[in-house]
Amino acid sequence: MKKTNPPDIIIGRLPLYLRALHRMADTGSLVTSSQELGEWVGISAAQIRKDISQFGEFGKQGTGYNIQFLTEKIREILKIDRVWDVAIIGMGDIGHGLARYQGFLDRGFRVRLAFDNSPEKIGTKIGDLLIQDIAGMVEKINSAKIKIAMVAVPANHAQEVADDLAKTSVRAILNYAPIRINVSEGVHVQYIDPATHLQWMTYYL
Amino acid sequence: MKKTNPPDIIIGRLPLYLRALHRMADTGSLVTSSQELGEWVGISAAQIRKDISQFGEFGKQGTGYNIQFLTEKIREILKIDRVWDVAIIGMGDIGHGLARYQGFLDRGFRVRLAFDNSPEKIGTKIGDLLIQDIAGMVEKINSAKIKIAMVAVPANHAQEVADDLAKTSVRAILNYAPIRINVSEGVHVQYIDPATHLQWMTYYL
DNA sequence: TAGATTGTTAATCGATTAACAATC
DNA sequence: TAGATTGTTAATCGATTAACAATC
Repeated sequence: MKKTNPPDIIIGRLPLYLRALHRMADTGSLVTSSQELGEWVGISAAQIRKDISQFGEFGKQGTGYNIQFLTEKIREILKIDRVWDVAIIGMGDIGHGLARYQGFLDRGFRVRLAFDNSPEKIGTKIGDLLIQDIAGMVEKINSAKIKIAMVAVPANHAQEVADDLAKTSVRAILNYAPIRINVSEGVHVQYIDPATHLQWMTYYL
Repeated sequence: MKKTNPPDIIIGRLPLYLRALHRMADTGSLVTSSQELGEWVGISAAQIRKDISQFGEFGKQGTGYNIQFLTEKIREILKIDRVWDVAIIGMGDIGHGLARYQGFLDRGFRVRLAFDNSPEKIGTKIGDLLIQDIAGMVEKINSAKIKIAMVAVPANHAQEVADDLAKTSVRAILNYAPIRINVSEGVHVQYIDPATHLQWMTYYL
């Protein structure tokens, strides 16, 4: 039974469940339990059940969850039962790595556009992907109707890029620049910064 | 006044405060307030004050926080008032990107060792960094007494690498493989997986 | 039927926010 | 002194856990 909007923190756990379900399917399992799934992702069984029940009754008492069925449901909830086109802005080392990363396609994403401002890079290719002049970014993202961008430019250019993206169809930004960016209401931002993660762990060393 | 152990979630915010403080210092500011810092990182002023006060009385009523002093204190707390050597395991695209990433050094980290299992890569260099055979990893990490590793191998090898790292001095792992790894008590793991982050945001599209 | 496991409610725990005395 | 802002306490809010009736 659907309730009010599920909290953000639950949405954030769904991709982890999905990851575990994929691996379970790979081992040939057909069914799992909140107990088992919890062990795979390091979360209590009670929480797994509570999270999943936010979206419907996908399990069976006594039996557990059908892996394929639950996988499909979570993919629907997260809207990754389709392929999303993605643009990369900034083709330095990180951007390059993202462009070549093989892990996107089978998880719902395809890198469709890549931009940089360096004359040496513009016009070159990474696999099939052409690096284009960032000057034409707004127009090209709009005509491709792309909703997701990964920003991998230096920190001092990140806000500028974000401001340009505000003029496009982009509504989700994965920001690799180690700086917070301001975006308008309705645009979602996630941050990935290896140094920040490392600094978190040194506390415990 | 020191209290009981500060919760993990507070530790995780300290690197964000640090990032903002650095940028403030860049603009020439000498002093900030919980209000201003909060705006920079997107957190309430009350929470900023509460977080910081866990570790000492670093501010002055009526004035706020001295940026340089607070920066130093947070760096001490996080133990990044020194340089940590880091090893990269797996020199695919992600590993390459990490090895070349310029953002580590001024945030407390230096990439010291790199390993891969591919004969074509072993013996080649990235800048000054020699890619070494993963077969000798345990020994080399131990003799360099490295405490931090970044794992960028395919998902199906991540656990194996983690098991090998368990035989070394490594106590903190930043895992880029899209899979949860089991480690023994006292080893900390953080996960970075772009696809997981993207999947989180598609829910809101 | 007996055993297992869900979905859900109530209890607990922890984190965030609001408010304000202390004080620079 | 008056104004500003901290550090801290109390109140609120939200998330996690425990427990169990429902049911496959």
